[in-house]
Amino acid sequence: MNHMSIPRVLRTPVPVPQSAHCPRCIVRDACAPAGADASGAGAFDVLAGYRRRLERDETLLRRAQPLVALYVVRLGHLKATRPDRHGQPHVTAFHMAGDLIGLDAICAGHHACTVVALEDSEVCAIPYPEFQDALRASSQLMQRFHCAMSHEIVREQAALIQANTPAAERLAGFLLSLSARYAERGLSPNRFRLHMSRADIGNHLGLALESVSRLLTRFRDLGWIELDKRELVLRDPDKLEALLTAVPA
Amino acid sequence: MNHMSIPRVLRTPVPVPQSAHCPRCIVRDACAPAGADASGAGAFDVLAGYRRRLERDETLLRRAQPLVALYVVRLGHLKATRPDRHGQPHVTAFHMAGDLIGLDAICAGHHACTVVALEDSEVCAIPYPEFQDALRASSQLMQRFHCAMSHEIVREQAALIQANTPAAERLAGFLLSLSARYAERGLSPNRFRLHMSRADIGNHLGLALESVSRLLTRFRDLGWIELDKRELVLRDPDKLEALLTAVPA
DNA sequence: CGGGTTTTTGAACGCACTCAAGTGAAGTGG
DNA sequence: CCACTTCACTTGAGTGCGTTCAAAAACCCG
Repeated sequence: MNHMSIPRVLRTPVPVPQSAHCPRCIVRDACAPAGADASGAGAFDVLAGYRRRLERDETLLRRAQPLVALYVVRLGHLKATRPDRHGQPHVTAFHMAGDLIGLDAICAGHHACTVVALEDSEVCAIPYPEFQDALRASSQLMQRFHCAMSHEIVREQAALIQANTPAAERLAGFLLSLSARYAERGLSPNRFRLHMSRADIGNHLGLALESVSRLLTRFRDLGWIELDKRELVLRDPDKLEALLTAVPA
Repeated sequence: MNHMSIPRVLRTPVPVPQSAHCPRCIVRDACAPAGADASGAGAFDVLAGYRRRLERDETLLRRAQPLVALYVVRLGHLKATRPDRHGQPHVTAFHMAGDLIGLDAICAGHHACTVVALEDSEVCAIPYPEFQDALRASSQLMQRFHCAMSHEIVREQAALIQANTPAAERLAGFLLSLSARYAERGLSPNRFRLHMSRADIGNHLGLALESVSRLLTRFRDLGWIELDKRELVLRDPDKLEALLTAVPA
């Protein structure tokens, strides 16, 4: 295999301190510090030994760039966008700690999305050729990888199904999915920050930003949420949930 | 690995004659007859040696069924549906020859979608445990598989982006995507049959079936298409394409 | 031919959009 | 430190697109 295409910066391992989110990471025990207890480690002991810090608004990768590495978010939040038929960017996903970025690039060999940091963030880079080697070496890693891709497919199916529901359901679903993702990470499911703008939320959900604003206000007036700028408290998640499953008259 | 969970019927290889669409199949040279020229073949020489015929409206697999095998469509057309939050089925995909079915089941170990034949059809079953063995044995197959999953992700992203465009653009995009898929298979891109009902199209695109009907009539009146029942002729695909990329005033 | 399904066509409504104005907070420079 | 700018968000009013409701027409299959 040819590793020559990997930028030099990626090929210089740096110490990667354990993170609270490493247990969710797909390469968790193929990563140097995480598997450090096993002295010798495996063939891929420094698989994720490459970090990258990003400032707010900094671009992790641009659409059409060749696939060099997959990324796992260590810290912070990012958004992925893809241009629509008119060239206007559409927010395809919001990424948080533990998320795997770059799966859409495997197919064509170059990235379909542009990924930008919503706040100061940090990612682990997993050089793709070495990742492929590691997949061959470890059935467990391969299974986890296939699971991750499959999960992404299922998640996007669900998003597609939600895409044509009433605006209130869509927004409630979005808030609850964020809540669930924070819960998975051991964070509070009922109190978190919306790191993205109303415009980003609207764009992602296919709503005008004014609609997002109006709906958040409505949820607040109903006592279902508390909202101060971007700080959110889910005061009555069940009401939001009920909105999704309520019979349509 | 445990093959005991595979129904006996799947474990009985039957001759699978070559099909025009085999070259698109992900397991093409891991399949018995396709690789038959190499006498001995590999460790997975009968990987896809299991067929299943389906009559119109027959169910290939149901949601929540455990993942036993992936399927490749040999012949015919199928639709995949998934219930929305209210239990109403939503058409997530239409499948045709060469398509791989079941990727959404890998994650949870059971299928997320119910798949039904739209006409008399035939699929090859690929027992999943043996498929995993084959992936380990062949880097080429593994790469093709990852490409297929990635492609699915990219395709669903594109569908999500289209989900909030005007109805006419959505329908035009749908017709053109069918056209492109037939072209990939060496069939006419300008003349094909809509194997699904208007209701299925509408459900898939998030439109009322009346809207689909009205738009098809409009396209016909504009001279962009010919339509007789479900037989479609794209008379002016460029006009449909222009609809997608036209600047919004 | 007759019953049921699929498709077409018409009319009126309602949701979410656009347009527009205004508020508020954060950042910048004198 | 305070005017000024800028950006994000909120709120209001009116409109248009795709919906629902309704009915008729066309088609399929026995």
